[in-house]
Amino acid sequence: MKSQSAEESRIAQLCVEHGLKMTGQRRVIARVLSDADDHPDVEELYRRASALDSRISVATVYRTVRLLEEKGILERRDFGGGRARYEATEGGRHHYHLIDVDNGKVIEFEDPEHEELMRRVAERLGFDFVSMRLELFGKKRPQSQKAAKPATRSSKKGSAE
Amino acid sequence: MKSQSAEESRIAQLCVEHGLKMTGQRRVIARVLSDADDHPDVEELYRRASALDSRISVATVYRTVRLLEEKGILERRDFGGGRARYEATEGGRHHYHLIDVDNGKVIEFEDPEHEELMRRVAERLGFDFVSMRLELFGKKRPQSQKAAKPATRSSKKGSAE
DNA sequence: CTATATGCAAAGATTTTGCGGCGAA
DNA sequence: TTCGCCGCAAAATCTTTGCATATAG
Repeated sequence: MKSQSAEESRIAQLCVEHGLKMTGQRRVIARVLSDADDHPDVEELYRRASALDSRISVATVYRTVRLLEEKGILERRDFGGGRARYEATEGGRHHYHLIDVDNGKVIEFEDPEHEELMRRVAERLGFDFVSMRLELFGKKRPQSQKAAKPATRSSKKGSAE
Repeated sequence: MKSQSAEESRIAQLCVEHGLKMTGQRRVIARVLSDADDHPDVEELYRRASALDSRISVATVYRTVRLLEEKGILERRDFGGGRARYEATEGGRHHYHLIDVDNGKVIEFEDPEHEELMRRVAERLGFDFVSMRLELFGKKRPQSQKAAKPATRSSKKGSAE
C-alpha cells in the first residue's frame, strides 16, 4: 500500500539501517511487507513474495520475519488460528485490533490516550514501556443487516485480514 | 483459587452448568485449572494433572482446554514462546499482563477504567464488547530503587506463569 | 575474501484426529 | 443404553535447522 516504485521499500531501508545484507529475496520480502496493509501470515507472505520472484523459499520467509521481528522492524500478532501474523512496526502512534468473533475479521482502531495510559502503568510497576499488544473481541451489534455467519473456528485458509 | 477440598472445583461446577460430562480426567483437569494462579501451558497442565491421576493423556488435556475455551470457561493467552497458555475466565474485573522483555517474566496488573474504555471503543465501532486481551511489554527500570515493586508474582523460565 | 544468506529437505515442536473401547447420565 | 469421552498413536500443522552453495559488502 505504499511506494510501488523501483526504489527501496521503507522496510528495505530499515534493513539497511540495521546493517542487514540486502539480497534479492530480502528485498522482495521487504517490499511485500511494506506494501501490505493487512496482517499476512508466513504462508501469505510467501505467496506474495513468490509472485514477485519465484526464487524464494518459505524457509527464507520464516528466517526473515524472525530477523525483522528481533530488530523491531516487524511485530508479530496472534489473532487466533494458530499462525503468527505480521505487520510493520509503526513509528509514532500505534493502532489496535478489534476482532469480530463471528467471522474473524479484523478492524483496526486507534486510541491516542491509550499508549500514554500504558506508559504510566508500566512506570508505576517499575518498567520502561517497550511495546504493547491490544486485541478487542466483539460481536457486531445487530442493527441493520446480515445475519452473522457461524463462528468458524478453523479457518485454515484465511490468509490475511 | 484454592479449594483443595473434596467438593467440585469451581471450574468443574462450570462444566456441569455447561452440560459437560464430568469424567474423572475432566474433574482432575478442572481442579488443576481452578487451583492455578498462573498461566500454565498444556504441557504443564498435563504434568500437574498427571501428578494427581496418572491415567490422563495429553490428548485429553488438549481436548479439554479447547472445549473449555469454546465454552468461555478458559481463556487462551499467547506470551510468545510458541505455546498457548491458559487461565480461567474471570467474572468481574479483568487483569492484564506486563511481560518483562528481558526474562519473559509475567506480571499481572489491573486497570479498572480500562475495560470501560474498551467497551466504549467497541460501541463506537458498532460492536458489543465480548472480551479483550492486553499485553504490555517493558524493560525493568534499573535506576530508581524506590520503584514500586510489582505486587504480583512472577515466573520461571520453562513451564508456566 | 568473509561473513551472511539461501534452498532444500529433514527434524522439531505443538496440536489435532481416527478408532476401538469405556463410562457418566 | 447411549452418546460423549478417553488413550494411543498416527497425522497434520507450523517453524526451525544442518549443510552445501551463493553472494553482498
